[in-house]
Amino acid sequence: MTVTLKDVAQAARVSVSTASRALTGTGLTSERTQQRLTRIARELGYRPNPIARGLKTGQSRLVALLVHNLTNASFQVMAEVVQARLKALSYQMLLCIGGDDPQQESDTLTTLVDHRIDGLIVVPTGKNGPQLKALAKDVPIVCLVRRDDATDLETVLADDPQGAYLGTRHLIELGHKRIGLIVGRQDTTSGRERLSGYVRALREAGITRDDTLIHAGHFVPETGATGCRKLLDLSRPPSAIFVANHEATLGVLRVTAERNIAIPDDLSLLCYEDMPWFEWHRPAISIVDNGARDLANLAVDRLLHRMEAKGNGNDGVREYRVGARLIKRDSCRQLDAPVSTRSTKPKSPSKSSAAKSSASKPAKV
Amino acid sequence: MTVTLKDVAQAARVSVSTASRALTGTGLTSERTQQRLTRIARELGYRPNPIARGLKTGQSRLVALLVHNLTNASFQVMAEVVQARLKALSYQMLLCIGGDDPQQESDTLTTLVDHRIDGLIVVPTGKNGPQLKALAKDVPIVCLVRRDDATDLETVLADDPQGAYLGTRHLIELGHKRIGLIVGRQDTTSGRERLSGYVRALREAGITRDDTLIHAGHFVPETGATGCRKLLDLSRPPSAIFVANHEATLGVLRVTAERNIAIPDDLSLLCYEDMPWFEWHRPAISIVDNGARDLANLAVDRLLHRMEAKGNGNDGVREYRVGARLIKRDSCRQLDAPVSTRSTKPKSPSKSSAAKSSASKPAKV
DNA sequence: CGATAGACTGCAATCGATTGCAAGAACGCT
DNA sequence: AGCGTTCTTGCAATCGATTGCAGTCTATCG
Repeated sequence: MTVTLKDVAQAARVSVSTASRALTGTGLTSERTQQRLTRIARELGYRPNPIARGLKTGQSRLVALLVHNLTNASFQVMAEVVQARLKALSYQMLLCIGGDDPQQESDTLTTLVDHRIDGLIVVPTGKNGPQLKALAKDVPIVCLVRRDDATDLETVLADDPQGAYLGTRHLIELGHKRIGLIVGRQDTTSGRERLSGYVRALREAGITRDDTLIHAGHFVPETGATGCRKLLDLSRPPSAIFVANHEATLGVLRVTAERNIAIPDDLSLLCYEDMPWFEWHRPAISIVDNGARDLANLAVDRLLHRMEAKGNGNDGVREYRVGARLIKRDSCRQLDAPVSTRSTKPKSPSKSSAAKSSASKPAKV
Repeated sequence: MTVTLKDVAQAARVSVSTASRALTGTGLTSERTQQRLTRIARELGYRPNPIARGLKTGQSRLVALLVHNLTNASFQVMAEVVQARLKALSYQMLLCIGGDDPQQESDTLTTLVDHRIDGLIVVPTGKNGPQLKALAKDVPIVCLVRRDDATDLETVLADDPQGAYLGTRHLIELGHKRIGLIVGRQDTTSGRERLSGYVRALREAGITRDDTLIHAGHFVPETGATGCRKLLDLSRPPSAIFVANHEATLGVLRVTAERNIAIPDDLSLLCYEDMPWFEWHRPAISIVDNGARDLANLAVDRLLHRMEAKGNGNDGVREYRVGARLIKRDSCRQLDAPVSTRSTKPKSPSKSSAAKSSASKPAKV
């Protein structure tokens, strides 16, 4: 059915080995035969069989990316970046979804290595350290976003301490003194690191840490809802909330909406990691960008480096940090300034009273 | 490095062929040797090499899913479903992102077939019909969500005419007579079909179609924004907008927010396809669910069927439709009923005047 | 007790490439 | 012309499995 190297060789009246050498461009064939074979191969529509080649060379030209899910916008971006980069090098990306579940991660890892992937970028659950460590002997691995403390794998991390610091400082500079923090579980690196950045910014500003303003929880929207309620119900509620647990954002938005809390007038809101709709939201939501695109690019760089180095790509560096940056939009307001009194333009066919509107206006003047 | 079948055979003092037969369970070996080999293989940690096996059997145990992007929530769901289903059958999913770009689609298809995938589920751009047709001779293919008219490939489609009909009828039943429609490009199947469903519902209700209420455009948020503005600026603006172009939803939401239009009090809003945050949004957004989960499951069913049938899985059926369904949440209101006057509970630390709130309250009583 | 079917097992070819080794061709040099 | 290089090319082994064919061994039957 399909054209094999043998067919090409026969058509050109040379041996398979010559054909192979000519087509792979080893420089071991004469200029003339090389061109002739290239032409014939093209005419016949020959396409090398990666499976056969892989059997011999031990390579598959497959690189896997194992993430927790595709719901998280960061992972989407990363997947697209990785796919684009790899494609340019004629690798195929194997995108796998591990669901942040150790068992599933373990199964997937096994399958992947069976398939003789040439490289792996993984967001580890942290529960399969030994396995990862063992696999790393066979295939280049780079960890992404999370570190697996049980291994000494090269890891590309977001600079969470800095990101949380930047965000918190931004709020402080806007005059906020009581800043609520909703953050991830404290048994994860990112959870701990973001808390530490928050604390550092407070300390630098001479604000004493108030633990009632801190809510840590699982990576689900409910965490945001309960955390937000808890914060709002305090006798002295915060004037700003920093949602440093990405998945919790939805919960926070819902609670503020339910309670008719105007953002940023009643409450400033700063979130961690972007979502595609954040800038379409009214008010557009300010964020700390963890640099998903940069993270992915760096991870690919490091992986390729290791793949080329064939087992000794140890440059000594074990951990890379990608800087976070603040993206100011409209959800945080200067605290000491009076509540904005810009002109509302109700030229829309608004039949309802002014008492309800579906969103506050942009905070920018 | 890794354990091969040969190693297992040697350890068991049998030939490779016997080892192979015992481990693959062909029933051609004695019970005893089979068990013995299974045990030894396990002890040695033997894992068959899919590449070598694939070379001989012509199978790769790789099934590809080619979608446009991962931003679309439907595609996310589909990817997760496909991955889960395939995994249970020990296939690996190759998730590829085509970007709705014909060139990229074409390249990707070539690569995939080179890798000897065992099956393919593809959301076609519609511009690579000939290629798809040719590939279909070598590998089972099922089209998903979109049809490629240049082929006669088996296709699993959402029932867009019905979905749009259901949605429109819902709005009509709520008393709406002027219903704006923001829909996709009319050179796509889904764009045309959704428009037709909308028109049918109007006709059935005896409402004459008003083309000024219809806005068709590209699959980007901007389409929603311009469409929404256009509709709102009409001398007789609609009382409800049906956003049947998924990507346009963000634009519509932004414009309504900017203009302080309360949903559903001032304007009812119905969208097509879910997004994870729709039910967290205030008001929770009613949608027509295209059944992404069902679509993906059916596509997998059909693909597996064809893969097993080995080239003659032609059951005569060429097109499958998966029913859409309406999910009522809080963004559509009964038109003739008075604007809701439920008690607002501003127990939140609202320092701002009542004139602004970040969202309207839930519409449900 | 010999013949024969049936159950296991092993040999060797095969899938489609890559690659070490050696033979043959072409060329330059003295 | 003779000899040694350098280029090209082909032969054959190899990667790690699967599988047709044939041979061995046991058991069963006449």
